[in-house]
Order: sequence, then structure tokens, then C-alpha cells
Amino acid sequence: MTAAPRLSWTDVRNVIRARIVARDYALGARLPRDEDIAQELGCTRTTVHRAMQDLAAAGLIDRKRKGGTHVLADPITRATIDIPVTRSEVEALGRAYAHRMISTHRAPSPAPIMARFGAAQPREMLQITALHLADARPYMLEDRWVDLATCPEIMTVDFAQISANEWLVRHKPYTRVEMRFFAINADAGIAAQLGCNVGQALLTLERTTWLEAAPITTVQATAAPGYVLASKS
Amino acid sequence: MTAAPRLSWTDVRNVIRARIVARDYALGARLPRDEDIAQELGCTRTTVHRAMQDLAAAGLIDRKRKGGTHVLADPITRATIDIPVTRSEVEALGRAYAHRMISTHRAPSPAPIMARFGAAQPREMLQITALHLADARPYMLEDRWVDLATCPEIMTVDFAQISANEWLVRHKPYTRVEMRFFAINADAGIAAQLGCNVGQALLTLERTTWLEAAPITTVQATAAPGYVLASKS
DNA sequence: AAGTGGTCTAGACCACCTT
DNA sequence: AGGTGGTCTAGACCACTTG
Repeated sequence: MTAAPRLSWTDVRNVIRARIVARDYALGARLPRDEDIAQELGCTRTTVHRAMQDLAAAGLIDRKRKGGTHVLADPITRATIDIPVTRSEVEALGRAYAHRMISTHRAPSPAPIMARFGAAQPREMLQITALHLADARPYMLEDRWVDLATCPEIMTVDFAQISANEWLVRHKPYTRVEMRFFAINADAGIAAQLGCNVGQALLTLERTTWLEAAPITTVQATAAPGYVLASKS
Repeated sequence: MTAAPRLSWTDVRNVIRARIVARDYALGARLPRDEDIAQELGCTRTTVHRAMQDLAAAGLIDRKRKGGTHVLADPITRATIDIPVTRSEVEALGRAYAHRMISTHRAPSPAPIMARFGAAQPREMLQITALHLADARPYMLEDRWVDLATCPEIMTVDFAQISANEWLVRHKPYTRVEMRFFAINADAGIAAQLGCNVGQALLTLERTTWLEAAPITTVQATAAPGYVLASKS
């Protein structure tokens, strides 16, 4: 007889996932303890744990100490989206990148901007409007607010040399980010900047970042018509 | 002297992340080997590995055998989005859910649908159009195609009882999913169904699923005005 | 060819949560 | 109070990838 091949954690994950998919473990059902599965499959609990961790990250199961492991009763679809620096995104498309600063304006944050940060009081900020171009055509319009308390250096940046987007990503790492996606109709100002018709439906990405509790920047990036955001593999 | 507290992998992750954030490890720079970090911090390589795994999942570093661990030269923002069953989504908002089947139509898949699946040949499918309602008001409009070879049971489902969305999620698990998000202007048909003006900007979620290599379903879900898709914490 | 991350085992203890 | 997942250690071997 041949020796049983040793199971890798991906093997274990595939077995468990197959059982979930086949409804051998029903929606909402409780799975056996890691240790029992380990014994059944002939590996250690550590290996089962690693497999379960992956299934939990994928949103298939829910694990609780003492409560055990359950198949999610309400399955969800979980998608991961990568947003690169706009320059890289354009260049990855094989198009020539350029950017154009439109305006800067120093002011206390208005209420909608405060709301994005969850701030109770207005904060001194720099508003930056800029346009990203691909092959010299409008690609994305940025309306950005940068917190001057957290990021005073932004006042010294030459936006003719580098976009605020790229400068911030390179010099102001964040520890927390929130993103929102929605559709808007182009108003006259946006239409003029993006070179599209008024009323055109546009995808908007709103991104807000913090360094620990300190606000860094919030940006509303409105893409030119035809923009599609795709999930990672 | 007091004993040094034992480090958990989250501690290690926080230390490494702090160094990346502070640019102690520059963009693109190579980090020390796991084992050296383990020795420096006083834990085992396993613990460092677990921390690194988390940072890699977050999109901060890139790891390669022999190549070592590098800080990503082009930082990316990685967002995770959970899409529940529409019924759960509506109920989580504290609104009453209902759905209305609009039409079904059996036909070979047209070219755009084939393209979503990456199929070379047309396949026999069932097209289902349906409307999800929240508090009796239009919430989301679905244009769905279900592969009849993979999922013949769909013909027997009573869509007055359960939406195709919910039935599929409960009975047809998938192993692969692709999602795309974009904005469209409401045409006359969509505007009539969603009760909005023609030309209104609407967010559309396109979702395609497979069981291994076999196509299951693809859906274009167009949300009512005001819909916002938010990333998970 | 050799260095580095990836994984597995075996055992122990911890921490959270349900009962 | 006890059961379950979460984590750490220590050591070994493996597999990928680069030089």
C-alpha cells in the first residue's frame, strides 16, 4: 500500500468548500470542531485552522469561540477592489498620463466634508481641484480636501510637478480608509472639465483616509464616461 | 526586572506597518528576512509570517520566495465590498422587502452575455427581469441570464414566491465571481420600472458567477437613484 | 545552487463566548 | 463553567525564484 499524501491547507479548504457548495453542510449549519475535521482528514488542527481562516475571509463561514463554525445563513458576495494611483492606472492601460491642476483654495471644511471625516468641528483645509488625463483626454476629475493640521507640507508642493493624488500616496500613508461608489449626472462644471455632455451619467469614487484618528484627505473622483470599476480576479 | 510580554502577530504587524508608514522601510525597499525580524522582535518566524501575511493581504507588501519581502513601490488602496442578497440588504435598512417578476424569456445567449462568461458559443439561457422593492418603492432592477445547462432547475422555480436572486444564492453556490461597477443614464424602460426620470444617473452592478468552469448566471443590477456602495470598514 | 517564504506537525496555553 | 477557536513555540521539510 502507498502512503497517504499529506494534506495541505488548500486541500482541506477545497474539501470543506466543496461540502458547503454541495450543501452537505447546509446554510446556517454548524460545522464540526476543527479538531474533529483534522482527525477525519488526517492532519493537524493548525492546518484545518488555516483552511477555515481562508473560508472566513472569503465570507463563506463565520467563526466564534465556543460558538463554533457556521455556514453563513445569508450568503454574501465579497469583492475586492484595488485602486492604484491614477498615474499607474492610466499607464497600465498603455495610455500617456498627464495631470492638470485646476485650482487650490484654503478654507475651513464645509459641513459635507466634516461629515465624511466624522468631525464635529470645521478644520482648516486645502481644497484642490485637478484633472487627470489619458492620452491628453480627460480621464478623471478630482475634488480633494487635505487637512492642513495633519498635512501642512501640502502647501509647499508644486502641483505642476506632481499631482496631489500621487504626492499624498507617496508621502502620507494612511492607516484607515473608507470608500463609497455612486453615480452622478454631470453638471455644467463637470461636463466642461471632462468634455462630456451635461447630464451624462458618471461613476464617482469617494475616498477618505486617516492616519490613526487624524484626518488626512478626502477626495471625490469623478471618472470620464465609460469608466468601469472591476473586482480583482 | 519584568519579563518581556510575549508578542502577538498583530503586535508584529503593527510594528512593521508603522515602519512602512513612517517610511523606515521606503517604498519598494526590501525588508529583512522573516527570521531576522523574528530574532529582532523576540518571537518565532511563524508569528512574523502571520503578520506578513496580513500586510500582504492588505496590499502593503509583496512577498516572493527567494526574492524576499518588498514594500509595494506603487501603493494601492484595497477595498472590500460585501454584496448581500437584495432581500437582506433591504431588510438591514429597516425597510420592507418585496420583489416583482417582470418577464422571463428563454433564448440563446446574445453576444454581450457570451462575452461576460467568456463563452465562444451561444448557450441556452433563461432571461429574467425583476424588480426589488423597499417599502413598496423600486429599489433595484435586475436583468439576469441563467444558464440552463448548468441550472435546469430554474425553469421550475415560482418567481412569485422567491426572487431569482435569492433562489440562486440559496441553491446554486458558485466558486468564481466577477463584478463590475459603472454608471448609466436611465433609458425610458429603466426609468419606467424604477420610477425615475429618463437620463437619471444610476449605479449598475454587473455580477457573473461560475461553478468551476460552468457558467451559472450573470446579472446587471441597476439601483434606484441615491444608491451608494460602501466598502467594508 | 542557494536563499527565502510557505507549510506541516505536535503540543501547550489563552481568550472569548455561549450555556 | 466549559467548550471552541485563536495563537505561540520549536523544529523540520518543501517549493519557488532568483542569481
